[in-house]
Amino acid sequence: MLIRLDPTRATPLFEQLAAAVRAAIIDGRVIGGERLPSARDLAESLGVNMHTVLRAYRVLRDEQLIELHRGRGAVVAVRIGGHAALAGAIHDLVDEAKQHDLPEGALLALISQAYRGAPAPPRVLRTPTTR
Amino acid sequence: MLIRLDPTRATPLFEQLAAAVRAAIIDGRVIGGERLPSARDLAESLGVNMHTVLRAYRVLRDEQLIELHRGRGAVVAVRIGGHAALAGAIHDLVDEAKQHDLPEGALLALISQAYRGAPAPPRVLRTPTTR
DNA sequence: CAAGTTGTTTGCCTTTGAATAGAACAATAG
DNA sequence: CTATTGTTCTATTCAAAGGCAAACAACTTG
Repeated sequence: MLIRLDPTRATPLFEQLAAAVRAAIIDGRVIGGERLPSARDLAESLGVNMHTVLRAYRVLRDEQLIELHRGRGAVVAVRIGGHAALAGAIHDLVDEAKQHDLPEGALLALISQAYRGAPAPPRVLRTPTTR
Repeated sequence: MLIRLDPTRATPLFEQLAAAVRAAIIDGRVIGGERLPSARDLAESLGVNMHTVLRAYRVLRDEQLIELHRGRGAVVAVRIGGHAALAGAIHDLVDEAKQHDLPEGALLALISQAYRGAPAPPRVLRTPTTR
């Protein structure tokens, strides 16, 4: 998994790192159960502080994409999968937004609002015995 | 157009304000050509500084949602319309994300990445020895 | 058990950003 | 001309965020 951080960008290092790993997980480039490099190792190889890496890991843990354990390291959660539809939906939406010349910030703001304002759990019409 | 700002929220005031007006425009609650209150007036009625309002207006101007002219004030752009599809796409995506228990931050990060220029759906290829 | 590995916690410091304020200015409307 | 309204400039205050460092606690391994 190739990761390249740009300190000159406005987005924080830990966020760039989290985004890179997150994308890899969502896309399936890293499989569930796979172990990520230790924070210290990754930090050294990236030329950043260990805490910066750890913070990125913590972000992903809060998103339940990975698990963290002392002495064991960071492991990709196994429950991940089937995000293909989501990836597709994202792509479509971005296309639509670009067609309307809607800047990135505006799109993000709208989504953020929709996320908050949206009603209760959209009753799934799927099999009720999921999971 | 009712606007309510919450100073305790983490999101900046100018951003809250921009989001409120933006949503109103996208939803069609304010029509193209309609004039928004002057920065000074709106600032006073909201209990914030004029510069804060102007900053929000500037954000919307950069998104080409409104036009700003000295002596004339802020006017909603006329080229607005047909955002219904976009609003729908946003709603769908948010639903999908929530079904996957994907937190807001993660969704925003993914979209931000996709917007910049997402590398095409990378064929899953299982690196045998990812270091 | 002992030693090494790895995430966790706490604290500190620097920088950035938001919000405010005041003032002078320039284009527009009436 | 006069009033309105956005623009620009400078400045200050305050809180949050980012990044870093050292000591610590849980886990793994031999």
